[in-house]
Amino acid sequence: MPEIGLAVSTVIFALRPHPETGRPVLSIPLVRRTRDPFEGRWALPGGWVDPAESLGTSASRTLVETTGVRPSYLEQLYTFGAPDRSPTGRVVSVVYWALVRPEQIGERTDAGFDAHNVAWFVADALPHLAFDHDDVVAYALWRLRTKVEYSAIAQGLIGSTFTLSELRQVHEAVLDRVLDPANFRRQVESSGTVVATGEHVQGGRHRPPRLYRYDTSAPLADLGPLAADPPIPTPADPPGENS
Amino acid sequence: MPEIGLAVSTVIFALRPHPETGRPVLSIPLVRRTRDPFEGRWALPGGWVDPAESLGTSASRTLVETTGVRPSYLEQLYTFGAPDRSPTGRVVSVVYWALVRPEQIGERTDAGFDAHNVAWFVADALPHLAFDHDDVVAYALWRLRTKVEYSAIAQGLIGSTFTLSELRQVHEAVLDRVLDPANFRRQVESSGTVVATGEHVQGGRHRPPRLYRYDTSAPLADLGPLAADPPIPTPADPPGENS
DNA sequence: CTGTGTTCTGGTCACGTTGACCTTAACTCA
DNA sequence: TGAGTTAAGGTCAACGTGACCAGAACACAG
Repeated sequence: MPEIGLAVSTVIFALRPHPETGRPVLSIPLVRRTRDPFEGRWALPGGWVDPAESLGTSASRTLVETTGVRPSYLEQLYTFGAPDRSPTGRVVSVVYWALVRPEQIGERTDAGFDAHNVAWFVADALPHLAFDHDDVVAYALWRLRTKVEYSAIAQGLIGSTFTLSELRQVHEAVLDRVLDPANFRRQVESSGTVVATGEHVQGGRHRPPRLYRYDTSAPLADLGPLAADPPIPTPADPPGENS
Repeated sequence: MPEIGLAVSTVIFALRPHPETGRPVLSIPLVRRTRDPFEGRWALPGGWVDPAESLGTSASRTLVETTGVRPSYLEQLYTFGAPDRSPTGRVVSVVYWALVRPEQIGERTDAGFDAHNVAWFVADALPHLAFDHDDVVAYALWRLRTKVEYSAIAQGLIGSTFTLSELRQVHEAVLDRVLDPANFRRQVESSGTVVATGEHVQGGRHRPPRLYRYDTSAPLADLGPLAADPPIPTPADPPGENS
C-alpha cells in the first residue's frame, strides 16, 4: 500500500499589471524545475505532504515556501492520480487553488528565494508545463471563472476597501469580458455582500466614487457542509492594521 | 514521503423503496467493518489504491468488489486527509460519489458476498459511521442535491425510458420536496436533455403518459475541462439490449 | 352507459432578474 | 466656462419561475 507518493500543488491566482498593456490581468506564479523529471520546465508550486500536517496546511506551507506569497483564499480543487502522470513513479497530487491580494505579493529578496526560478505568468499565456499541470491549470481557471459569477470570491483578489469600479475591473479581468457598470453595481449592491464605508475617493477627474468594504459576516464562498480551510497564519502582520 | 496510506471510498446513491412507506427514497449501501479501527461500525465501501490503477478505476473496482452494484455515474467528490482521521496511522482518502440505476442493483448471492456485512440505508437516517464518513456523506448529499437542480444527473438514477412523472419522482426523492408537475414538465422539456420516444404507457387509471428517453448526445454533467471517468466495464451485459 | 377520480398536458398570470440603454451628478482640466 | 470623464440612479423589454387553472384521456364503480 505504500509505493505511492502523495504531493500537493497549488494554482495561485492574482491580478498583476500586464507586462505590455499595464492593465491588471489574471496571473499565476510558476516554479522552474531544477531536478530530473521535467528539469527546466515550469511547474506549479507544491511539494510532498508531511505525514503530520493536513492537506490544506501542506498546501499553504509549500505555497509560501516556494513563492513567498500569502493567500487570502485557499480551496481544494481536485486530486490528480493518473498512473503515468509522473515518469519517475506513482505520484498522486492533491491540488488546491488560491487567491492573493495585490498588497500581499511581496517582492521577496530574502535568502532561499531564487528569483530566477520563480516567475509570474499571464494565466492565458502560460508555457507548456511539467507533468499534467496544463490540465490542472485549465481546470482551476474554469473553477475560478465559474465561481466568480455566483459567489463573492473576488474579494480574495482585491484590497480591503475599493470602489465598485475597481471591483468591476477584478471581475472583468477574471472573466476576460467587459461588464456594464450600471448593471454590475445593481447586482453587487442587491447581493448584500458589500457595504459602503461612507467615504469617497477624491482626486479623479470625475465624480468621486464611494468606497466599499466586503461584509465580513457573509462567507466568501459556499462550500456546502465542508469546513473552510483555516486562515493562513501571518508571519509578520503590520501592527495597527485593521484587516 | 511514504508513511501515508492512500485509499479510495465511494458514496453510492440509488433510489430504493423505503422500508416502511415503500415509496422510492435516496439510499446508500454501507459496509460493516470487520477489522480493528472502528470494528463493527458501518463505513463507506472502499479500499487501498493499487499503484498501477488510476483513482477512478480504483473507485469502481472497490465499489463493485464490496457491494456488487454497477454504477451509471462516477465523479470525484473530495479528498479527505486530516492527520487524525484514522487512529491507526495517516490515511488520505480520495472520495468518489456514484449513482446506480434500480435495474443495476442485483441482489448478490455469489461467493465472496457477505450479506450480513453489506446493507442499504436510507440516506437521511444513517447510523453513526466509522472514521469521518459522517462528514463525507453529508458533503456528498449536498453535492448530489445541488447538482440535480442544474444538470441532468437524474438520468443516472432512472432507467433508459421513463415518464415525466417518474423522472419527477426521482427529483422529488433526491430533493425531499414535492415539485409542481406542470412546471417540472416545462423545465425539463425546454432543457432539451430529454426526447419523447413516441410511445405511451397504457394501464394506469388516467391519461396514458408519454415515454421519454435521455438525449445521449448531451453530457450528463458539466465537469468543465475535466475529462469524465471512463465508463465502467460491464462483466455480463444482456445481449440484444440497446442501452 | 355514465359519472367520478386520477394523472397528463397545455395554458395563463404575476413576479423577480437581467441586459441594454439613458440621464443626471460631480469632479478635473484646458 | 465648457469639455471630458466616471459615478450613480433610473427605465424598459425579454426571460425564467412559481402558482394556479382547465381540458384531455384513461380506469373503475355503480
